[in-house]
Amino acid sequence: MGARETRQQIVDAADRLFYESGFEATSFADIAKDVGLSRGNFYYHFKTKDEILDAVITQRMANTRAMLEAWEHAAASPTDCIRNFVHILITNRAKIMAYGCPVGTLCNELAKLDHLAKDDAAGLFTLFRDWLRRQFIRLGREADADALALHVLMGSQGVATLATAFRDEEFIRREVADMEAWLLVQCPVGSAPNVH
Amino acid sequence: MGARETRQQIVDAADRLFYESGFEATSFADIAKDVGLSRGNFYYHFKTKDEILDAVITQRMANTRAMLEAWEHAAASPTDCIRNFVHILITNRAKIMAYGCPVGTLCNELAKLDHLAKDDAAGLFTLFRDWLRRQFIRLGREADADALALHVLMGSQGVATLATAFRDEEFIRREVADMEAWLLVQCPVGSAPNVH
DNA sequence: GTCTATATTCAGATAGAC
DNA sequence: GTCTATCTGAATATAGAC
Repeated sequence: MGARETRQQIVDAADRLFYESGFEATSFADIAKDVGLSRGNFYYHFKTKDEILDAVITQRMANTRAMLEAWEHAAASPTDCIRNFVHILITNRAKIMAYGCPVGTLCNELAKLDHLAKDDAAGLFTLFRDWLRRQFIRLGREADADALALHVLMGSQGVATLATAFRDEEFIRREVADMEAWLLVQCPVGSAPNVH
Repeated sequence: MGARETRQQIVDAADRLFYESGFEATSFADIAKDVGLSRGNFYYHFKTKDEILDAVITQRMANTRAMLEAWEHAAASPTDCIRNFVHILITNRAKIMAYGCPVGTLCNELAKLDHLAKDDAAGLFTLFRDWLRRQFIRLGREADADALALHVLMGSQGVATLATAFRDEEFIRREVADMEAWLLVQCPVGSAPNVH
């Protein structure tokens, strides 16, 4: 197998394991075993655990960017865009109830480790934040678009954390419905740009 | 020093270190060093790391219960009680921006580890949930008191996670103000039956 | 009840054969 | 590019002296 493919497999396995077990709790051996690689060979591809983390974050950044762009091109309106975002909570409910939000839990763990990459991980949030802000601007909310974006992000994080703790699917659905109702109040369909 | 006091010091140190560095990342040596104890002596008090975790959670449960009771007795109204809860975000902003919410981050970590104590940790959330629900019932919102309680908890968790990622104090203050405004809309002063 | 010394396991990391 | 063998250090954990 080529180095390119092996490297990719390592990053995919690390991405999954970091999410499901956490960064600290995942060992080189765990990743190597998952890929079917010897520990020795592992070091041909990555010298340190932090290098793998960087690769995982870089890949998540690229994937997230692509997903957000696709949403923006597919959705009929900015409101639909934001709705799509909020709906990840329902689509991914099983994983969220088991492991939490991939971004929020990584940021929290790296913050506690005071890890060099903690701000890189927070960059994933920034992608969502900027994208959401853009949607609110398109809805005519230039004045507080960033605050609204952070508010939506905040909701997603709160839901994810409590969903993990209580493993309550009904709670997720209720809060998502609540956010959708909130969204319509913020930016009523057909109304003129709604400056606050 | 008596065994009682030494044990207490161990639990206090573990509590702090689990919060600031995470459960996995904290070693016996870290705790022993913090207390000024040899690693060998450590095992006289606790046989396993999980035993320390249990002790930490038990202590947090007791402390939380005491704090909530004190709030309930000191506050003039249920609304003030809930406001007190929301205000922890501002009071503890420095620690939250550095390490997140002590409860949320512990639950998230234990969920990823699929740790036996993960439901015990979630019990800390249940304490807040039940207490908040009681306040909403006192405000005459029997029908949806639990949903309202979870909604307030959700806000606190969302704010904590984003505050850690972005280390933005203004964001915390803005969202706390938002929650206080929401609270007044939910239970207007003087309009709701105020059963003490 | 606290210490030192030590066993054991496993993590991250390297060297060198194939 | 992948392997085996190995090193180093740190972690959990135990034994036994004081």
